Amino acid sequence: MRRTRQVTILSVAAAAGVSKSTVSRVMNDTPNVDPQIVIRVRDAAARLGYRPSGTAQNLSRGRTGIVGVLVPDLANPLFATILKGISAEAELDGYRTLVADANEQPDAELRHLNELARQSDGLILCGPRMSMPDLASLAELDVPIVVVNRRPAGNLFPSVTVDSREAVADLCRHLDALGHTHLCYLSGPPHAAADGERWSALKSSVRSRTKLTRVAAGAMLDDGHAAAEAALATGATCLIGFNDLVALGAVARLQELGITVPDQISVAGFDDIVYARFTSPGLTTVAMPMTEFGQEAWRLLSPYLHGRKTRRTRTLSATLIIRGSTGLRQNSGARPGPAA
Amino acid sequence: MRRTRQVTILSVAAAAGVSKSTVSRVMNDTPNVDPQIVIRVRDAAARLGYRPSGTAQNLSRGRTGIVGVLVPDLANPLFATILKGISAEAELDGYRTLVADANEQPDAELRHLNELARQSDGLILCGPRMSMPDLASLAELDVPIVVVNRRPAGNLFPSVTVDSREAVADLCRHLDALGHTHLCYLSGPPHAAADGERWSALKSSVRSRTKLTRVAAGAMLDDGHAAAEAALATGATCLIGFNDLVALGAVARLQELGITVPDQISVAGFDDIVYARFTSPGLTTVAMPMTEFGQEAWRLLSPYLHGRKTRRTRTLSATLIIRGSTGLRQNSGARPGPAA
DNA sequence: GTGAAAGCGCTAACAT
DNA sequence: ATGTTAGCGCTTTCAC
Repeated sequence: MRRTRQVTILSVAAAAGVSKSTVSRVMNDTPNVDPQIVIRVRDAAARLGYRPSGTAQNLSRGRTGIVGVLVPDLANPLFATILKGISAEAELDGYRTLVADANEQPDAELRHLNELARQSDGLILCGPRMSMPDLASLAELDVPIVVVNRRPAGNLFPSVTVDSREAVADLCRHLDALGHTHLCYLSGPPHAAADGERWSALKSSVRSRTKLTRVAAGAMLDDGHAAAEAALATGATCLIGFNDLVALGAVARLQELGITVPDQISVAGFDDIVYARFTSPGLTTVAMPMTEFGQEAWRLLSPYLHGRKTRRTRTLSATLIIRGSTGLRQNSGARPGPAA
Repeated sequence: MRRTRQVTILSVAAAAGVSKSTVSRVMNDTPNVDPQIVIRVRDAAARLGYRPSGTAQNLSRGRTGIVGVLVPDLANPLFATILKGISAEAELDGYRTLVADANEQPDAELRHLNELARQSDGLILCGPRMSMPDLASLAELDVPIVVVNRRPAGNLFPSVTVDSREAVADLCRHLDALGHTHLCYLSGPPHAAADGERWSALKSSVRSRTKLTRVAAGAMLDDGHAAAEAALATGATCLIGFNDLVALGAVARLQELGITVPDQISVAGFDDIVYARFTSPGLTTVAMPMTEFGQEAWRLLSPYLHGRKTRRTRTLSATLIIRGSTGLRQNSGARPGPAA
């Protein structure tokens, strides 16, 4: 039933000639313990190689010091970075992160969260793809929950979201100034809330003379790569990816087709993942405040964990970053040319 | 001391008119329980919204179902991907991953591991940067440990490593055939075991007529970006990054300087992160079997968790992937030209 | 097939 | 300042 005989607090107590409580006090740096005894206990503990059982502490203390984090895809640098931010911030407060990667499968999320909830003091959901009813059902878990990057969740749980509208408007102005009057949006996973937001931000920002179409893509490099040709076929002079991965995937495909960016066609994305800056041309993108996401998420969750009420929403803002992938509209539409 | 009154197994037992034991049996799908009772219990549990306390189960069962994973940097897609692999594989066995990001600080690792160990059944260290003595000291934690991507650890703990020598030899042959006789290695973090391995693999693979120099870089995009000029100054006709991030960072810097890759200078990397394929030119690289890393790590750890002995080492092999970033050596050395 | 009772290893009143 | 005692919420023998 149990594994190898452990060094329990009791053995240390015996070895040091004191009671369990005293050992516990020493191990937890409780003040008002005889310095002599502290030494004796520390000594015994070290000699025996005593390491308190986290599990037992958890049960006794009624908390685990663990926060569960759900992400749609760890391989997406956006989420890896947000996770990194959360983990860094949580660590400062002595918490650790238990991660679950839903693999972009909305159905898997609920299952994961149920599991996570049983081991953690609180939950942070990053860009959850699950349905609103499912999301709402999480209230029953009776655990502090914070949602990152899914706006409509704001009414249900404290959440940190981003307002991209201003930045998208900037993007549209930028493209308009470059002469682009036909934009094609490479849309994201249907269940990603960000997809709807970005699309409607675009719709409400484009000039009336500008044509805006959309082509289904996804959330990953391959999705953009695969969707590029269809997007090209719309005759658009600028492609806008659901996120940077999609945009970069599209750029790669365009280059394979011998179409140069931005000379023959412009491309823009969302997120500003680190690669956006380092590819060539650099990717024009609507930057998400990734590090802040993690920080703010923790700031929202942290008081909540200690039973205190917390503000329900924190809205960050996105910013347009102009790089080389968007340029003057060429006269004719882009057409495959000789390989680059 | 405790938080909101919980629905315990006792309340369910009362509501269903049975004993705790029976409820426990039902919740754990133990056979030999009266179907009638199963229903009654399930009902009561659902009605009360009973969710067994993971912590209590952990203590009672003597296991947590958690495996601690240490990575040097979550923002590095190599580690994010390895983590994803581990997490996927572990999940199949009902385990979850508790992550710790050491932020490329070797000193932080030990502290993290001590913490992780108290909450988990086993530990997986990804490319640990800590010193060998520190690594050795982990044996005292008395917890199953598997090390990924740090060769010399093979004697201490079961580990999954990669043998890059063959692939590096391929790379050297490839570069030699292209006429490169002066290579410059942009080295990684001093404490990364992979750095030493890659450097010595290069040293032992280059033709005698080939000059091999090294310039300090690091593990991230910025490091490569920053080191590019120094590397250029060595007069090398091919830059080899410690990893793909460094290589891509260097490419970005070169392009800023108006130097085209591979026309004026070639660049290669290690890992084959997903961006290596999608940048232009595609990056020639020594590909690590990333997904396999995670799988094999789990395969090594899993039996270990159940008390069974496990084989000590699994060596995967790297493979050379040739893409557009390496080309024929140009006549003169690369020099900054007009911006691309 | 079901219940009673003894833990799992620790913390935290409470008493001294 | 230290020891005693009663849990934390579950699992698991061991009787019935």
